[in-house]
Amino acid sequence: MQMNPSRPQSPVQAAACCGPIDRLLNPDLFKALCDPTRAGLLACIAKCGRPCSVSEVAACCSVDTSVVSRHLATLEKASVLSSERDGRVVRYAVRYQELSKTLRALADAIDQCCPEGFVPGERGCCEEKGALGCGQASPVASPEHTQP
Amino acid sequence: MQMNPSRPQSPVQAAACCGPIDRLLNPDLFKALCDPTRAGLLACIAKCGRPCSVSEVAACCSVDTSVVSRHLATLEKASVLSSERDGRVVRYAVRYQELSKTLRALADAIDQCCPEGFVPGERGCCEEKGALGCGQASPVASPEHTQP
DNA sequence: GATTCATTTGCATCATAATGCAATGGTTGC
DNA sequence: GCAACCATTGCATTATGATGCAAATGAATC
Repeated sequence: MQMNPSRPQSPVQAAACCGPIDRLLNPDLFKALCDPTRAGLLACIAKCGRPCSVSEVAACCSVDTSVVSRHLATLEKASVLSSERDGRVVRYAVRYQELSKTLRALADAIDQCCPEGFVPGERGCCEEKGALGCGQASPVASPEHTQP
Repeated sequence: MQMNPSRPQSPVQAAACCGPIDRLLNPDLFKALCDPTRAGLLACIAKCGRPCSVSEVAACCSVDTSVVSRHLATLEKASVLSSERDGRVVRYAVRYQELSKTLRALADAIDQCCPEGFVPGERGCCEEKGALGCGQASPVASPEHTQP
């Protein structure tokens, strides 16, 4: 049914192979973006278009400054923001290009998995290297599960 | 410094205006993707490239079937998966195109906010309609903050 | 050196969510 | 109808994370 030889025939086989999507579907990034307050702060700094200090950002939302500080640190840890200290002020800026690039790469990886893939692309969804799972995500086919 | 007239000068002003990024930086989507187990299940179904039943998916991860069922329902609620019942079997499939499209739209919105925007694009990062916040995200500028 | 300001950290509290087990609801096949 | 099967839901437990307040850290100014 599927001409691509690197396409797994079952979820168990799919879990056992590792493709671009496994790396790009990174829970840590999404964990940073999944909180409404944090998403709002990010949108705020993004729209502002310049590095913003913690207190500046705190001025436009209802939560405590300490909470804002923690949120921005979380976003920085996820490589969504970068920070720069200027005296006693710390300014956070959006890593526009890195972020949009990551999102597009994920979109590409998803399309590559799609059976009616738009992308006639070079790489398939699975890089069948030895049929070993990439070990990144939780679902790991147990070695014994190589079914009939 | 910035030629774009629709660019806010401060985070408070930025929070008060509403752009594409506010809608696209949707915490609900990221909430669905932020759990490692769930991300793994999604990657698994995506790589498989065909609709998968709950028990099929459960066979390739270490958590209980009921947990998998709940995770898949969560992903469906976030429009990441679609489901189809076939007798007593429910098969979940990845909404490849919708998902990648959403991610690309977000990437575009982020780029539009970038001062050195690649996209010479039509829309700016803020659609300065009456300088009212879009009310979607938490940070909401107080109504008195309608700047000069 | 002391004070002030911006940010961060410690700590306690509260809310949300992940998980497993058991039970239930439907559907198929005998 | 009854048994087997698949999926979902209820419930309890546990873990994680968001939040606010207070205290601490670090930097600039007097």
